Amino acid sequence: MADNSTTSRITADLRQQIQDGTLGPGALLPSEPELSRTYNVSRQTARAALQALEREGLALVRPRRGRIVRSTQRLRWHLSEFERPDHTVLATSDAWETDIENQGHDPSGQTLDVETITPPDSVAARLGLDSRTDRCVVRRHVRYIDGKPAIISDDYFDANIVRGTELAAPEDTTREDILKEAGYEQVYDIDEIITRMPSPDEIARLQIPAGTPVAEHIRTGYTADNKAVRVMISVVPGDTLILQYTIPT
Amino acid sequence: MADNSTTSRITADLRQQIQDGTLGPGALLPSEPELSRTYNVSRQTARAALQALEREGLALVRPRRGRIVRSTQRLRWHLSEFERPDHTVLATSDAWETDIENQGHDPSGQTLDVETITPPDSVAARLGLDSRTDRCVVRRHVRYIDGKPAIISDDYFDANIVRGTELAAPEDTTREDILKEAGYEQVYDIDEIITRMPSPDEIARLQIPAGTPVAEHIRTGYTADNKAVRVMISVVPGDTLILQYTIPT
DNA sequence: CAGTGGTCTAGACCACGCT
DNA sequence: GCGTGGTCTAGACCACTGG
Repeated sequence: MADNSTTSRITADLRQQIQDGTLGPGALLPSEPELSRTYNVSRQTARAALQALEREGLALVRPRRGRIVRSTQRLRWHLSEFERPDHTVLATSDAWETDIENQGHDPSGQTLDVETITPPDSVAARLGLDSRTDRCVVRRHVRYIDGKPAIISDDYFDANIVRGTELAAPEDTTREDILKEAGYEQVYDIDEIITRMPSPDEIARLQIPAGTPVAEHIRTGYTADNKAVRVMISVVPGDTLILQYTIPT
Repeated sequence: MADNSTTSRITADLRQQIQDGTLGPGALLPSEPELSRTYNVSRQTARAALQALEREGLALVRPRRGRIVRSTQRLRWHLSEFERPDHTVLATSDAWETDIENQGHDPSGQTLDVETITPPDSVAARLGLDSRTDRCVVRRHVRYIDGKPAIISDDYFDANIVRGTELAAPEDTTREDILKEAGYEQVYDIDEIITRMPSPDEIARLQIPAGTPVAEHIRTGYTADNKAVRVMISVVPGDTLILQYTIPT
């Protein structure tokens, strides 16, 4: 367990200073040349020590300016609420905008892009489609917090079900009962949460700093006779959001 | 967005081969010297390209043997179930052992360690304790899958409530209603899921490979009058488990 | 014993932000 | 223009695994 490499000892020293508050959030870490002087090592070694902190999610690089200690503040995304015994009714699921506003931040700027495509395997499997012959409608959202892209959220439906409804049109809609009107009332969801590192594409789209994992949140909506009618796949950067569920015991 | 460094191009080539199946799970990647020859770069550059794949979670290093393509299989941890309309009753929450067994794996080997301590800030805040004057009982579990440590799970209770009960004793217990008998019946939970990189300590305890983020799952149990009586903090490696919730819409 | 990854050095050149 | 991080080279020695 004990790693006695020079790099690890430097990293441990800096980690200690971050955790005991000597270096608070936003504080500038020693530069690569400075570290290499104080520890009498090559610049590559100093650099490796600093990059280890980035990979741990403790530091952030500001190119050509230095590295700073990362903040640990996160907002909450409420994915399931119910009426508590004291009659405090909380926001219903999926209320992204009010959720962010209630926490004092700006959720405006959501983008929407609607397409009819061949379903990816992960979607075909959940919706019970054939990825060779069937088609699905995907509504791609990018949601923002304070003007910066915060989460990717893609909504998939069987093309045969939503054809001709508002869901197949490239306009935003706030109506919740479109699927119900089409004869597919959704009564429960299964949520799957996968923790992984982002792909290069996701890093670019979400402007994710190094050392930031993501949660892939897959919500599949079912009707009373257990037919899956909706799959929503979200990619949530781990450094900005906490997923929250309120559930009866 | 386009990164034209030599390292990135090599990484992209290998990533492509992994994603299109040329290099399947378990396949051996080119060694550092081999890559440096085929691309005519220094060994450090080849090494950087391979380490980038590790950080993306696509590759795994077997020291002194080479790097292999990582498998993407994960088991499920069912954190919330309810009776579906078709009367399929699924396992109740927290049934870790049956959950793993039902997926064809071995959950045996759980360890338990009980202590009375000063609560960490995160626990004190949720239980409404004072981290200077109050005490809490912590039941620390390490749970295993197929003989390997799979998750850390620490259960915290107000020491004043559980004093004298089985929960304060260092024995395993399967009884669910101990808190209820003490006058604190739990009726709902709030689950928080934080996605982050593991600490060096967690890496050691869970034997986590590089490029593996974790989910920190915090379940706080409340009574009907909204008093928090239990906090369970779990650290879940992202490469082995999917968190799953079944919830009414 | 050949090959692997683990670590480290001592240079080099570049692009860009800041004052 | 100085200092920063970004990238790359060409060596070196080590510990350990495998056939």
